[in-house]
Amino acid sequence: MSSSKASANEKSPSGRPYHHGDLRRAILATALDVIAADGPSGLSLRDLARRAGVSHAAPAHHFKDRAGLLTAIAAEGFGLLATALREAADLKEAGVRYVRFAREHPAHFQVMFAPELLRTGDLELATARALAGDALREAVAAVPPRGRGTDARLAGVAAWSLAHGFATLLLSHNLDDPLGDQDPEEMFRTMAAMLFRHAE
Amino acid sequence: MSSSKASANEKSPSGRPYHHGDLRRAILATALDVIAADGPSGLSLRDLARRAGVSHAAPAHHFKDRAGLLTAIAAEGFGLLATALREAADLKEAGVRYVRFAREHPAHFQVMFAPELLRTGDLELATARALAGDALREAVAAVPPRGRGTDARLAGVAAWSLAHGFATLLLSHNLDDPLGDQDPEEMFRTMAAMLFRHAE
DNA sequence: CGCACAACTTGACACTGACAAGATTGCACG
DNA sequence: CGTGCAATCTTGTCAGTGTCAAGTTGTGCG
Repeated sequence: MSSSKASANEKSPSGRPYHHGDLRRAILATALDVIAADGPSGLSLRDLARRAGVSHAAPAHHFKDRAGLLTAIAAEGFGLLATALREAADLKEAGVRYVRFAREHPAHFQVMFAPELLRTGDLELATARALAGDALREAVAAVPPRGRGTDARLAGVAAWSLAHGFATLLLSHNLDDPLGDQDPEEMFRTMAAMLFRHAE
Repeated sequence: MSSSKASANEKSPSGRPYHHGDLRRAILATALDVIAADGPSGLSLRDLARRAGVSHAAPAHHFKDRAGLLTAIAAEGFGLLATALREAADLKEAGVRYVRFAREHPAHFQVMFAPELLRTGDLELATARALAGDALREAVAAVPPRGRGTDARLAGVAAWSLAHGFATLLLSHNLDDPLGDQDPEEMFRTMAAMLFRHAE
């Protein structure tokens, strides 16, 4: 019965490598679902293994640790965020994309900013994070410096704080009431227009 | 020595700590230290029991669950935040106090906004949260409505997002570089002044 | 063809949260 | 002045978890 299991595993009946195909991707995908639903604390390597139909220690082979898995997710997230930010025309649009990223990839977003769950020294993570940081700074630098005395660093932190706070409160369901049925991105756009009026 | 400690415990004449003196408070205090150091995921009821010198199941008697303990912390946090916000003169000052609260009570702050770790239905939590919400809305309402078309709800969400994002990024060590040795509260004040210039 | 290596399994250990059932202790109340 | 009583804490246990070590199994590559 165990031999039939391999073929019973849907999708590609023939070409699929025997062991599992690509466990790494399967585990990552399931992990994202679980985190989006129950947060990082609801994640269990053994549960992921169970859902993938492999033995309990299989995940550890791809990601060493629980921290390793989360680090991989965070790195992937920073990569996705970097490309999303790069496509933005101006700073306000970058903010909108930041918020959109958080909504479309809530699991990535949560993990990216939970350093105590990550291997902060990880190289892949560090480079991905640096990439996203560059994209952010680039977006900030694009806005022409208004009145002297304003410093790009300050404006950058302000813009980041606004977008990050909005996204975080959104994900933790703290804006459900004030939003009503309004579109979050639209609301953020209005907010940004209000606050950065003279900065654009 | 231990007998005097029991009497030193204020408040209600009836329900009160007996054996340990004040286990509930001791556990809460230690829990805050642990969370501030390692995040909520680093928290273990058994470890808390060990540090308090009691048996492994003792904490469960005061806080039913792990979620119960965290819920108590969150409720306490919302209470502290509410009083901190009430003391603020204007909206900008409320923001500064929000940031200060996050820095002075990092454990509370983290737990307050991690709903998946909490018993969200808890009554004590709900009332404390409502209290803090009122304080926030009050601070927002205090700023005179400028140009027509601006809506207090929007300004409130904007102010909250800015303060919350700044505080969150601060605690997750994402502003270490841009800050340098600058005082976070001072930087926030500058940011708020810049963004809310015409709103004050 | 065969062999080394990556992918996975099996087994074990220490740790955790949760529950149940008992022991201790000081307070209320007769 | 007891004596019941309930709050507090202990002991014991169970299922679940992360992690390590050692085996097994296919697969691709020389």
